[in-house]
Amino acid sequence: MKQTFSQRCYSLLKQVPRGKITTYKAIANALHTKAYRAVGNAMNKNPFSFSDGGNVPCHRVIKSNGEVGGFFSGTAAKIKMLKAEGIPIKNNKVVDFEKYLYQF
DNA sequence: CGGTTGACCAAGT
DNA sequence: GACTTGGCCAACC
Repeated sequence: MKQTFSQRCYSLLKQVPRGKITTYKAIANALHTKAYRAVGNAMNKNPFSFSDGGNVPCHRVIKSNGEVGGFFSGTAAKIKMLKAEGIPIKNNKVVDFEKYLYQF
């Protein structure tokens, strides 16, 4: 079945285990494209969520500069969840996010 | 099919 | 270090 670019993003996201994170850029790179924005755009209109049966951890996606980025329920909620997964965050930025990055 | 949008990125000011 | 500009690409109207 052919999927849209967005669907592919979700599939990759599902591969990210708990306690790990990824960046918009990393996803785009994994898809061999430079559509960083399209990835974020896909999440923004995401038909799924981590609460859905798809278990898409949208909250584990952050920006390339280590900043948390946005979230449909607010950045604060996103940070809260990441912390709950064991990822330290400081001033809206992930501490040593590189070592929490999931390599596809 | 052209124009707008966006949970972005990198470089310049 | 904070703000602006240009660029990039898919989805939506």
